[in-house]
Amino acid sequence: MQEISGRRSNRERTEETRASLLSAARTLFIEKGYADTATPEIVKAANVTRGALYHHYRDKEDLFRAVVEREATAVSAEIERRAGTAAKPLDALTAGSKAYFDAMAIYGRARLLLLDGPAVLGPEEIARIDRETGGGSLLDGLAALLGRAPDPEMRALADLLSAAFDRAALAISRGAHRDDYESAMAKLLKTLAIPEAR
Amino acid sequence: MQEISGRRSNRERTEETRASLLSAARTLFIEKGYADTATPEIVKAANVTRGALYHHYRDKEDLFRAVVEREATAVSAEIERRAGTAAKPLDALTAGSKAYFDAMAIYGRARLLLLDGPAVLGPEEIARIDRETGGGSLLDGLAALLGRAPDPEMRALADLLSAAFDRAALAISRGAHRDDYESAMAKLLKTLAIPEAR
DNA sequence: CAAGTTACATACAGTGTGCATGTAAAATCA
DNA sequence: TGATTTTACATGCACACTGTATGTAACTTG
Repeated sequence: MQEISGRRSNRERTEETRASLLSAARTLFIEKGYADTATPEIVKAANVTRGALYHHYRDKEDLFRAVVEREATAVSAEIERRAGTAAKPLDALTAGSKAYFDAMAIYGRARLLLLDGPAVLGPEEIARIDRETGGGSLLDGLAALLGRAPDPEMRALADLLSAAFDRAALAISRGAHRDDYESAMAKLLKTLAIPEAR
Repeated sequence: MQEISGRRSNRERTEETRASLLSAARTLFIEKGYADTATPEIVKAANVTRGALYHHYRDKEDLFRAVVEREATAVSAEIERRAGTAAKPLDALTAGSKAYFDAMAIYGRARLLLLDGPAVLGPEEIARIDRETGGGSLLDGLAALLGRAPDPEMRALADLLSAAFDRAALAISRGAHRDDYESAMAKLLKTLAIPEAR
């Protein structure tokens, strides 16, 4: 028997409170940035109290991390979904690229994942999140494209390409022409497939 | 207290105070990051008062911007100095790369310019600083390498390469092997010079 | 249904930022 | 050179925010 407003299990209460906090925090972090968003503002928008926030999250940064992790998960899920099926390496990379750009076109993600995220949580924390949410797919694609197993230099190359992807997504989110960046990125990937590029 | 020199002109006073603040702020911003560095801490290390700080800088962010601008100027000066003389395009790019990595190896610069800078000041402010301190040299080098005038896509490509450079510098500053990243970066540039990479 | 645990709510202490106001030294001017 | 204005600070304050301590009601468990 489900009561409309009367009884809620602890799990339901927790889930609803957290969802409300995550949603409100996400919006505000996107609109005003991490530093300029105050916890009283977040809880007001979420219709909860600060006590609830600090019950569910260690501190403001912990809440921010939860927001970032959700976004990162969504992005890599979209990539996995659309790049996993391609047969040829370059096709997989191309599909993955498009999926990444589409996913990063969601309003606010670029700021969360590429701007505030690294500064607030640190690069290795962001790297950890990337890794745990399905990162490494770019390295796999690159290894397939180059036809050899990953070595340290290939890992570095994948990291550099990842940075290029990020910059492209950030630029696009700030109003740059997506086509310019997407084709530049595609060109970068294509040249790597050329054997002479040893 | 500060009786090293009896009479000082206003210009001397200003220069010394600002230099002291910039130096102390630089150290602390590097060690603890922008957010975790308090202005009382800065002025204590600089042997001045908060009044002096707010007299010379609009706010904490303005002081941070001054620190970042100094570092950016130093980096681009080093690049200009070492890449400006090379004759062949690829040599210029190679020399510029090495100069950039050397300059960014100075402790703290990666954090200031690549981590806190973009988050605190915003990407377009960082881009503006880059531009005014001699940015565009990468685009010039790329145009020379490709043997044609810059168009929107080439600008995008230069931006992507710049992002890759930044990521490499950041990774190196966090302990990654410089050789791996430097050679990966060199490979990226070299493949672009291949005509087939049209 | 009693005891324990969870999910909050409220109050408070500590700290930091920016500004307002005061003061002494330097620059300008009659 | 003395008077006046401007500069370069110094000091104190008001407001805001963060994290924590403590209290309470709702849920869960034996």
